[in-house]
This record gives sequence, structure tokens and C-alpha cells, in this order.
Amino acid sequence: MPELPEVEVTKKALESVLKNTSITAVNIRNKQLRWPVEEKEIKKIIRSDIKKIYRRGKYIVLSCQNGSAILHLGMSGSIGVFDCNAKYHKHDHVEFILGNGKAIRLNDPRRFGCVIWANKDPQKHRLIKRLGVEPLEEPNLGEYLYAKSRNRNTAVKNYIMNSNVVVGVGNIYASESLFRSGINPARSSKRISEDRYKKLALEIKKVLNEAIKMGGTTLRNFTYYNEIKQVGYFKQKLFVYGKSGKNCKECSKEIKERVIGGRNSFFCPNCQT
DNA sequence: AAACGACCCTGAAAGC
DNA sequence: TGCTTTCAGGGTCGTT
Repeated sequence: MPELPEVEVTKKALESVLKNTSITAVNIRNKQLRWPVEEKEIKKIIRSDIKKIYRRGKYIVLSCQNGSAILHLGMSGSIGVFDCNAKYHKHDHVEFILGNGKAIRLNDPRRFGCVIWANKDPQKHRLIKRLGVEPLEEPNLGEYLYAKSRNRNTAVKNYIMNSNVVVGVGNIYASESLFRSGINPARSSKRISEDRYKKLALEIKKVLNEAIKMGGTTLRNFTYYNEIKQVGYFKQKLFVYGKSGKNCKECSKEIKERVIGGRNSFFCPNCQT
């Protein structure tokens, strides 16, 4: 599942690929993603100067003169760069042809991702304007999480996965950061001290940064770019995610699996309280 | 305002 | 073996 690190790695690769070239054509092979891809609108990106490529939460924004393309990978999406003559893969839904003969392709089996167009400031777009803080850019993340949680009775794992609170933390990195900070994922968000939230904030930042450096957890067969040569290697650094029944690397007791807030969660009942 | 359930969809895994 | 069923999973939306 693409979470913040996977999206960040994808964004950096897109920056690298789009340098010194422009989009000369857009092929929409299947417009039925999370929201219908509006062909006429998206094609405004053709031959338009791409001014800036950035990430906001799990969204990638390609902003240009005529507006902005907003991309999301959903839970099964990925972006690859190919020769424009290369054979399509199953589930290649949207393709951007570049002036240099390459093609950027969005592949998404489950089609929970999206490619939408914003004519105006993308920050004011309905999908983006209510997003919470960027974890890697908020210097007082611990204090923020503590303050905002005081009247909330939800499990802390759901709380940090709520993109209106803090963006980019999905099921994998929520489980991992809670393990690293010794907090039980089912604990009520309002029953956690400020000190513990500070520790949690530190671990969220650390786990996200480490994952970015290692090319994320779930990316495969991805286009490499100068900063990252290999992807998907963070998988080796996971402590609890997907490891139910295995022994905790800290205390050797058994890692447990439990559905919390409708999401499968992994934790060590001994280390996390 | 917050919390919860439904929904979107396919592929992998489990069941028969 | 092969067909059928079940279910995960991010995020939005509508309802409570």
C-alpha cells in the first residue's frame, strides 16, 4: 500500500523524469478510477510548463500554467516510466507521453486511485483543503497530536491514520511507529500523555524518513532515479507489520494481530501498553 | 464535531 | 485440480 514514503519516492522519481521535457500526449485507457478521469481537463497538461511537482499527504500534484493534475495511488496504484513503445501491462489506466520518448504510466489494479484536475489552487481543492499536518514538516508534531486528541475517544492507531489529523501514515507505518514508541494501538487517543505523544511523533518521523531512504516498503519494479537505486527494501526493517505469530524482536514474545477500527493491526502486547 | 459503517475493486488465499 | 467464496485495504461520504 502506498503510504507517505512510497508516494514521496514516486514524486521524486517523477521530478527526475520530467526534468527538461514536457508532456506531449495523454492516453486515458480506463477512466473509471475512484473518480472518473476527465479527459478534456487532464489534457490541459499537454505542452504546458510544469512549474512544480509536490506531494501533499498521499497526493502528488503536478502544477502547471493551466491548472494542476492531482494523482493518488489508492492502495494498489503505482507509477512507472517506460519507453513509449513498450507493451502495456494489465491495469495501465492513464499514460503521459513525454517529449523524450518515455511514457509515465499509472497502473492500479483496484482502481482506488485517481487522476483529477484542478483549475484553481490545488491546496483549495476539496480533497486537499481539509488535510492535517505534514508529519515531516511539523516541528511540534508531538504537542500537536496531544492537544488535538484531548476530546477524542478513538483508538490511537485510528487517530494517527486519520488524514484530517496527520497525513501519510497508513496501516504499515502506524503499526510500526506505535511499536517503536511502545504504545498499544487500541489505547484511547485521549488517554495518552504528552510525553508519550512526543515519543510517538519522533518515531513517526524516524520510520517515515528511514522508509523514504530505503525506497519504501511496497514498491516493486519501480523506475530508479539518482537518489534511490533500489526500492521496497524497508520491508526488511519491519518489526510488527504482517508478523503475527512471529517472535517480537525486542522481547521474543508473540506478535499479535487484531482488527482495530476495521483495520488489521499488528502489535506486541508485551512491549506496547 | 466526532465516530462509525458502507462503498469502491481486484487478486490472493482459503474453502469446497 | 479447478472452481467458488471470502476478504483485505485507503480514503471519502453519508448517517448517526
